[in-house]
Amino acid sequence: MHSSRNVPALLNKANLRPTRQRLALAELLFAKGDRHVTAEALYDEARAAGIGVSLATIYNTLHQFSSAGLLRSISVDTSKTYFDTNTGNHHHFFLEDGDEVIDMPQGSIEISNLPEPPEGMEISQVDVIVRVRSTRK
Amino acid sequence: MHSSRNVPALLNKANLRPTRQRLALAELLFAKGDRHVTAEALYDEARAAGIGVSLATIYNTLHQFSSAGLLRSISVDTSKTYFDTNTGNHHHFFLEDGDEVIDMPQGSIEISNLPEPPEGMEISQVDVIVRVRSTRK
DNA sequence: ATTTGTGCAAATCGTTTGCATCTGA
DNA sequence: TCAGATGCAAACGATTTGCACAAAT
Repeated sequence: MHSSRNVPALLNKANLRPTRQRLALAELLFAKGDRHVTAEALYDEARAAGIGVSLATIYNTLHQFSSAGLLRSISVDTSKTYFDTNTGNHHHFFLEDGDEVIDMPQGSIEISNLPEPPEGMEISQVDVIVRVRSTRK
Repeated sequence: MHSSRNVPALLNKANLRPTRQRLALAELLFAKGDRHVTAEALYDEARAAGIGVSLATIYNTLHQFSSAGLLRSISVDTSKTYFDTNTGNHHHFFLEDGDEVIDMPQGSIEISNLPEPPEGMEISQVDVIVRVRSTRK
């Protein structure tokens, strides 16, 4: 998807100054394949990696990256927002037990017979969330 | 769906004492067809109807009704939880502009090619949310 | 009499905001 | 230089919780 090299180019394209924080966060986010992070989790990870960054900046950055199309935000749970580094067209499993979000392989779901949106409305996105839980109760 | 008469029977079946508040709230919720309410909205409605009830009780009641299968909760938006009086198998439109949730007619969406859930997991629910916005920007 | 529900206010928790200070172009 | 970014702490808003009091069985 987004290669971890040319992070500066990504930021440029998004009209975001390549600041120390943004560079480091983009590196963290896009280096290791597809991920689903919360603000708090990214914050902890950044601090653990020795990146000096505040939580407010984490939030700013996640939102800026989302607006720029580098991330996609997911609401599975009212309690926190997840940010997905995979911006392609795909859907999710949500593990109710551990509050974990997992990508479904792209193309694995087929939706048909989608009704027309209400008058004067257009579809901006279709989200499918398959909630799963452990078989043993 | 749930008829507005025999509300006491509903509560009985759910093992919930038919208190003044629960009776009144059930009446409000199930009297006028399918609805999607937030706690705050139901609270305002109840007070407007002269029902003495606290916000804490609204939350308790909504959760108890959900556990009992009388309501279904929907997370479209990280900011608030919606409770749907239609507990049947159906999906939703979410109007991004007004933060409104609308039922899609049951059977109007067909999902096929659903992947197997991860090892040791079973599907508890499939949620489809079609986000729509006004055509004119 | 005992159990269950209710109301209030305080506490939580993720997220946002205001504002003074820094930093990259 | 100076618009844009960051950090801190305070503010927020939805939801939860603790606990004393009230109501249902």
